Amino acid sequence: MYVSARSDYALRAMLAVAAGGGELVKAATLANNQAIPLSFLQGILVDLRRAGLLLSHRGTEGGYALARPADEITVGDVLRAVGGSLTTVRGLPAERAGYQGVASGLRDVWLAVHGAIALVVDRTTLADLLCVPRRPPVDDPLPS
Amino acid sequence: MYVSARSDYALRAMLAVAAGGGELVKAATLANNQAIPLSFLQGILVDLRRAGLLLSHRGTEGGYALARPADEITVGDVLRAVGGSLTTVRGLPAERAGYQGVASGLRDVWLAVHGAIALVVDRTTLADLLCVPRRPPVDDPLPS
DNA sequence: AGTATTCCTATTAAGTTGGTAGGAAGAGTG
DNA sequence: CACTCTTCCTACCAACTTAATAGGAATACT
Repeated sequence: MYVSARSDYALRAMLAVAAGGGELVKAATLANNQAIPLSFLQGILVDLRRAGLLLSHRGTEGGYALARPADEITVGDVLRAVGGSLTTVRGLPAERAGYQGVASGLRDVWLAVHGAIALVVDRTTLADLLCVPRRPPVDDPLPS
Repeated sequence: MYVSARSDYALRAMLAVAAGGGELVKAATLANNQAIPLSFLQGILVDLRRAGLLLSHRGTEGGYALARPADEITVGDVLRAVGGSLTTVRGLPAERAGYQGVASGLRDVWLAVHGAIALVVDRTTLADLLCVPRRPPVDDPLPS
């Protein structure tokens, strides 16, 4: 259960763009606003544009803007854009794991985990996260 | 949302030991039973033993056995034994992320994801997984 | 005592991820 | 057109994970 730096940076960048309120935001602004290495961020922004989540504009007054309203982009959309499948087991999507013998039951565990994660990230939009005091609609039941 | 090879192998090995029915199972048997590289598996088995989940015995008739009954070891126990914290963001545990500005809300998302995962893996025991036709007690609501 | 088998540990190679650097292409301005 | 700014793209380096190998330490049997 590892959230990669790419996924984390992508979400922070998307939130910073969303906070710009429709104006074009430059990559350099995002980088030092959220303490993200600029060159690394640029590769992530290309992924987000190719996934249809961001619009880009080159030139002197260039920058990035959301392709859809902030309440129509979910956390899951962003994660899938930069990481492929939402959950992967040893690099493969959870549904094609290929277990044999006594480990057959594991597949269902990963599918259940996948479903539980999807339930959270597909119901939380960028707009939800910009209203800070409100928490996402799942409480955390178990510690550690 | 990445399940490492280490975590996957650890669970498969624990299930194979549990299926041995109290008898000592050799590392080599586990390795070619579940198609795991032997030398890599040995390092994992050491972690599981140090975490108090496995007992080991050396010598001609040596091998590994569960330290507790299979219905008292959860999937979460195994994941924490080999991977430290259950969910990590950029290598750090989810609860110490350190977001600033517009990204503050992200912390709650990861905590919610962490809680949702824990709900699944801490309620599923090795004994549950050995009864194959039964599925873990969470249904998967959303595809992809 | 000796031997075979096994767990255990350290070292090394290959592959992926995180991060950096430089340049090519497009957009505006004079 | 020349110049500047910014996105976009490619190749490159460092660190970690995965994988494989070799040798040492402990146990059991003859």
